[in-house]
Amino acid sequence: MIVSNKKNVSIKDIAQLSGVSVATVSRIMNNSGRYSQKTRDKVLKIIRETGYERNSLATSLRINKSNMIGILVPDIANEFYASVLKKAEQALFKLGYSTIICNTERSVERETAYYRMLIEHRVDGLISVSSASNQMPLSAKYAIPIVFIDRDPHSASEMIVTTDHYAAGRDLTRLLLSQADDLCLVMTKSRPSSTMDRVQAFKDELSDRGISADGSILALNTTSDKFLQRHSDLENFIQIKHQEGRRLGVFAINDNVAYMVLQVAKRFHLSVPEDLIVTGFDGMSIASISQPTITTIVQDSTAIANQASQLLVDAIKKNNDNDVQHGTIHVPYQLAQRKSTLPEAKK
Amino acid sequence: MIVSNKKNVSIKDIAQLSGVSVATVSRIMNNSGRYSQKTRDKVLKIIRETGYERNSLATSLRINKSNMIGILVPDIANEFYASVLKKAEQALFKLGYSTIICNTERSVERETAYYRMLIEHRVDGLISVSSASNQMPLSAKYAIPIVFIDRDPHSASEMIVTTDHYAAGRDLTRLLLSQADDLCLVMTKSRPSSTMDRVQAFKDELSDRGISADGSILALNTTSDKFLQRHSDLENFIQIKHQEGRRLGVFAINDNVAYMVLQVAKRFHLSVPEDLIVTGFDGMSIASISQPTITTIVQDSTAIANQASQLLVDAIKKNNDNDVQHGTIHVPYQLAQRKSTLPEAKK
DNA sequence: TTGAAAGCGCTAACAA
DNA sequence: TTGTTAGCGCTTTCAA
Repeated sequence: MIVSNKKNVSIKDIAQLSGVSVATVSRIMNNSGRYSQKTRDKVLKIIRETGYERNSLATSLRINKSNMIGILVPDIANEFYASVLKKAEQALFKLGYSTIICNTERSVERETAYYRMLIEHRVDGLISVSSASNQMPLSAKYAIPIVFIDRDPHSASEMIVTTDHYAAGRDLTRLLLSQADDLCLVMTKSRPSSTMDRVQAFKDELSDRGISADGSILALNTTSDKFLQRHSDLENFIQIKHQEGRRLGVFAINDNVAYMVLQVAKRFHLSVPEDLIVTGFDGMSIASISQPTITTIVQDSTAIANQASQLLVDAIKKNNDNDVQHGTIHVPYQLAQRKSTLPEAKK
Repeated sequence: MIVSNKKNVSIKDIAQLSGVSVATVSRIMNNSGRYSQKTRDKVLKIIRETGYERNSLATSLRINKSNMIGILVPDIANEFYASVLKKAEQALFKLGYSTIICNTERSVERETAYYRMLIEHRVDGLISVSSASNQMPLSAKYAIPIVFIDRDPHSASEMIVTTDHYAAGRDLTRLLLSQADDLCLVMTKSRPSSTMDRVQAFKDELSDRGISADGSILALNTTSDKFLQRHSDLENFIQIKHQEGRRLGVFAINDNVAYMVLQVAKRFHLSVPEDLIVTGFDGMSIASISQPTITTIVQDSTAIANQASQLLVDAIKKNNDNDVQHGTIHVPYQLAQRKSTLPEAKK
């Protein structure tokens, strides 16, 4: 089974064994021409026999290019991020890059440490998903290209790929308004830019109709894992509205929170969508599994990942900074109407 | 914002700017002593001013050690693997290693390509989760340590960390037998070793009691994503048993399949666990979200990841191959009894 | 079509 | 405590 557990064989060994110079071996490895078919065959044979594998550390050092991309992501175990990650890794692999994935857990310390590590490894570019450090620009200090996913623009030269959370939030709010007497928004304590955009959309839509959002935004003290905790604010809110005979429309900040709202409703024996309507956000599987299924915004993680990867690789390849595309790219989303809201939105 | 978008500053630049030799700078960077406090301060100041970052490509090349670990995983977007991945990455980062994650999609081609890539990048070790290539031993060709997660042993010298799928499968089958008149096992076409162990346990437990497993193993033509497809085999089976007035116990190969079985039961207006009982496997969130909740084996992904990481790093650090631990490590699991089986198992 | 040689950025003897 | 130097494995002129 063990072909050669001796020391690693290097290009020098190959050169020696096949009686040519290292330069020739290198040319053959890289298909850069300037060798005869005969030498090629001979060298390739030796390479096969010895099981030689190029040391890409040395190559990267020499050509000053690592063909590695770093991805900073808040949580690999989150379904949405995992899906973006998977697609990005696929796209980048096809484009000839390997991916180093870094789980930041929204900690600025970890993010900084990872950023350093990636720079030290001389990654050719970086994708930063929903960065924690809004103050730290992950600056172009080392002049490596960075593409952000889900981030508010801080300067005109940034490359950002994102769902239009604001527009989607508006859509959802409009839908809720058409079916409910009163609205509230339920969110968690975590405040990435995507969340803030959704909240702003909610407020603006209400305000456009002359409705005050005061007191109707509930921030839950929860992590998205703890579905079954008690949340007295939310419970009170729901009960009061029900007692007043008004149908409540709940704008949940994401699908997990929407599911949690559904659980609370069930505890009070309120039926959704008859007594209470709910929307989620993201289009995660819980929204199609839960009962009732949850009306939500389905983000296109594949498109997001592909766009970001392509943009990054383009930026890496262009040496002229003016050629690369800057600014925010909005990826289309879908409003999936399901059972947690009424079947037909009335106009 | 841009501190220095000029060419990268190297150790040579630092040496020059601070009026010492590169050796001194190197010693200071690595805290290897042999320098005065005064020089240290001076050099550190220059490093800070220039924003110098070590080129770890060069370091790795020189010391023949990359501090990088590769992880081959069948699917990042799968909840169980994602969770193992996350924990492993955390553990390895703490141990001073960066992680390159490779999504193999159970394709032997991709697995091979990634393996090569990782070798070329001179990773110090490898974690292979539920490998697709049972024939290819991912051999010790390059003498780098490999820890497998979820794999059947092929040789005594392998390091394997896994839940004891066989024992857990036995437990589940016993539980089902105590509550149902007839059993069946529902699986998909995918056949990793973990699946096969579960199936074997099911068969053995039946056989120990003199029951034949013939015809009671259904392999569904489905991916785990397509919950709502029709599966006539399964449907027939369920209907027939119900007409015969016998309570069926379904051993679903994992939680997703169990959920699917629940959907089928619902279509036939059969109630779980009264008319039909079901168990899952893995302990994924769907098993606690679905209605009814699903009795399942909860795998300890954290323990698996930690064990694997620790084992790998130990193997890397030991230069003497005899010092490292070999063989299979079974990580404890939990049988979570929930609503898809009867409240109390009768003896 | 081939080879000699310089050098990418770093570490580690060894000498001072 | 510091510096000189060789060399890790590779690519790439340049010359032959």
